[in-house]
Amino acid sequence: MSGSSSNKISHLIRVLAGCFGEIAWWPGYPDEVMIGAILTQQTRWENVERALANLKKRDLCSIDSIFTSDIRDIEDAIRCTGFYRVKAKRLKSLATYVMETFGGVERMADEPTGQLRAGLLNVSGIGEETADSILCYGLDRTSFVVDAYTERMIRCIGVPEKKQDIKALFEENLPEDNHAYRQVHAHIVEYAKEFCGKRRCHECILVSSSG
DNA sequence: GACCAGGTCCTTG
DNA sequence: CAAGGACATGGT
Repeated sequence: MSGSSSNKISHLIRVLAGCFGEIAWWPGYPDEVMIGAILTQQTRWENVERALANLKKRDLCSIDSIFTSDIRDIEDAIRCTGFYRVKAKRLKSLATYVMETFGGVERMADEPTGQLRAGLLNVSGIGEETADSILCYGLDRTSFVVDAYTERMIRCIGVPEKKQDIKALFEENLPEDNHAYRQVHAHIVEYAKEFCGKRRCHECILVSSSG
């Protein structure tokens, strides 16, 4: 059962790599990625980019400035991402956690990934996806991101495991390499956006797992 | 106008 | 523990 799912996952990883090759996805300096990870919750990326530009214009696109600035200013800058009041609070919570626990983003480098993840999950407004996005794309860690697209994708190829087990399934089939983690997740999103509808998958060319 | 978007939290049954 | 609602703007 789990073995068959594991085969499907490893097959998926290979096929998608062949389809897309190297793609640049979610570039940015750590602070920007951490902020974007919260802004993108239930929101299209294009709107997040606008908000990030607004924040940069006002010198608010850093954990340090989020920590010290007026929450009203943050709300104004991120309004275009929706849920702007909760998100402003979440950004404040994240910044408070980082500044009060470590004293700055750079200081998080010494912390083991597992402990960092636990710490992030403890921040109000940061769940599994946001935590893993911050770890993988912001802090160069091997923590696989399972988002809505990933879940759709794996349903398309007939993997029944629950969302929480999907993460482990991917990590078992990946080398301990941040670049590989980023690429695979990026490939999945690019594929799923196009072919995996919310209800059903339109082009499941990836179903075969017997190899 | 209806429906959806790279979630998370809180409240109910 | 699962299901449902709230949070809100912007695009199709």
